Amino acid sequence: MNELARRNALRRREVEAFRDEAVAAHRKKALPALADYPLPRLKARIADALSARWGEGRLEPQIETIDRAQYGGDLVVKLPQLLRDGGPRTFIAKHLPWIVELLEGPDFADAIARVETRGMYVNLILADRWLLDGAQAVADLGSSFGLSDAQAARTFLVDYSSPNVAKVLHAGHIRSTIIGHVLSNLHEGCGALVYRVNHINDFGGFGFTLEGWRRFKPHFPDDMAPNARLLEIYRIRRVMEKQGAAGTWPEAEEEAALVTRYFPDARDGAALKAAWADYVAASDARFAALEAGAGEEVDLWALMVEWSLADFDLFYDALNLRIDLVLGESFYFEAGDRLIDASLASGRALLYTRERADADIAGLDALDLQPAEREKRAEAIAKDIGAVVVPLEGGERYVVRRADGRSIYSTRDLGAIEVRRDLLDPSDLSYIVGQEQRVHFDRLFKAAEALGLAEAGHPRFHHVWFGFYVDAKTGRKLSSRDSVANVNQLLARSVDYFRARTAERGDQTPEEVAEAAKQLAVGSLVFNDLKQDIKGSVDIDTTDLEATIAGFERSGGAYMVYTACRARSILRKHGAEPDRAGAIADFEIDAQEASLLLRLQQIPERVAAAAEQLNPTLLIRHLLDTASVYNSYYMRAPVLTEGGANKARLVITRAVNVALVNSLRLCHVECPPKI
RNA sequence: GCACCCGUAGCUCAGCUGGAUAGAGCGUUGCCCUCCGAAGGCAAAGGCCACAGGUUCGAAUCCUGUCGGGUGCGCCA
Repeated sequence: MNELARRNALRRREVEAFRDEAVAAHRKKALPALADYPLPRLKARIADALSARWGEGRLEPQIETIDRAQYGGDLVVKLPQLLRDGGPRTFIAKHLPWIVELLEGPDFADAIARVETRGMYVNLILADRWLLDGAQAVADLGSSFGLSDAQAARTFLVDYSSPNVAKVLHAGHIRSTIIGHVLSNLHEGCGALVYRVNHINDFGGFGFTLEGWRRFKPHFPDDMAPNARLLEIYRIRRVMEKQGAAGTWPEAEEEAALVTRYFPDARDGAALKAAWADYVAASDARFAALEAGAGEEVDLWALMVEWSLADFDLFYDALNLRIDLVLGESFYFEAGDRLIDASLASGRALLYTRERADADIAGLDALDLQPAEREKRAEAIAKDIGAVVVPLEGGERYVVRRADGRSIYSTRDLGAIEVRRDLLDPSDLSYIVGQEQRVHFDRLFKAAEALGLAEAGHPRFHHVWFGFYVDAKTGRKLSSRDSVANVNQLLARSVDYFRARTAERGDQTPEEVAEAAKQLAVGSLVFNDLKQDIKGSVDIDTTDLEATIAGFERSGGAYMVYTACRARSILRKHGAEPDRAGAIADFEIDAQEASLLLRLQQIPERVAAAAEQLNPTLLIRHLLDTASVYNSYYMRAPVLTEGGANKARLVITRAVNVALVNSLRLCHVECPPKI
């Protein structure tokens, strides 16, 4: 057995052990049923009662939260099925009376205080008792509030972060990491079994790294650390891919200095070209040896991977997270190769011969294309001759093996799907990767189905894509060069910023200040990434770090943390356990309290919706909205007064604290005990 | 050229899968800390939802077209 295979077999057993533990832990987990939460329960009761009275099948009312001040109710009941009949006028005459009668009746006296109609709208004013008991239910659930069984039957494999070994971490990795981590939290919060997987590119292009490490050794600056050398090799490769391949001498001073340093014998473009060709040939040989599992290559490679992972861990530490399973392309490539061999044998993949290409080119005539377009497509077809392809619908081909027989990323990505399916059996496979790879994933998923890796939607594939970080001044996307160096630096400066702001208060220990600062920094970064639709781009001011961090602060993460701390501060000051809602007899819930409490009750459904739609922003926005209502309420309605505590408000405060702390935790933001 | 995403307040964006008077934040202007922590709150100003058709009782939302912006189109990942 070769060295690489040996290591992979070992790793496989570790993964199996991890899986067994995760499955066992998941079995033990008990979460509240979504249907048992007060608001979903009330909605279901209304739907049942309306359907029964209507008597002509199942009614699916849309019950939405509205605002008393604006519309005169807490909930509105809409019945599109009945409305479709003859429009609003018929609906009002024919259906409105019985609906109102039913909802005003004794069956709903516990929950609905009044029903008011405005035109075709049926508005419900909820009972004070129902609202306050609901707040008590939130408080009673404590750290379980917001969690549910909505995805209890699912197993999600979330592939996120995905840095490249021997390359720099760039801004896109921040977004992938945050989005993937929060999504994983949401799935877990909804009861799913979740595998968080960091898909490390530790293989593609590694011939260059292995060869460069030896070839350039005499020329590296003496004090250059191992990992920095790997990054340097990548820079050399990037420059040479342009200049060396073309046989030109670089014009940029920086690039010229680079080639002079590492190719001291080359003086002109022609010499560079020769040096590049030599480097490429040697690199190919190294890669072949690595693929074959040669001990010497595998050992060096493994060291390099370790250096990189140690570097990535600095970044994960700053974000306060760890990803369960770190699995590289190296772990999947054998499976990928076997899969392609098997697919060739079964005819699902095929060697793209000249004959097939000619036939496809001839087929273009039937498409009635512009000459230029036809030419372009014919060229693309000719280019694939000799490669192994999976034919996709619409005449598309997906190249899964190079003409020289070597694997490419598609080979390894397909292998990864097979290995993950066999090892972890996910119902859903989510890839959290930037928008630039949409075409790749679209084809990958189609190819996976064509090769029989997914049947009848098991597993389901999701490419969760997101926009770039964009330079706030130029509007252009950040290249890896702009952003890179300072991913860690940005986080460190951000913590400093919040530490200074927090220390101003001056009534906490240094440990408390440090902890609060870190949470505020992480929270701000999370909200900056997630408060707007992730498909859009995020502005970053690269020239002014201070302005960037101040922008993070405004994004709402800090606002949320402070809001939760305000509620907590009241509870701390009050000291004793609040009276239970059931024991409070004399109280009134005003319009703003109703609005606030209803928002809390929506949280479990929001969490479920965000998880199901793979869209954390749904939850984030709701939380910002809830916090805004609470802050307004907090200013207006004192809880602790000279005459003593307002008991109902104390229950509400407790519910707000529980709801916000739990929700923020799902978003990877911890509320410090004190700020 | 082909494919995908997007045009809503000065700026950045919501608008929950077709329903009420289109909402926030930032910025601007003016208020509010002897009072549960002001990283907060209150208020004002600001809109032909890019444009033109269509579907519908009803359209910012769905369909078609036009104009304008963005991204992707490697035997790299």
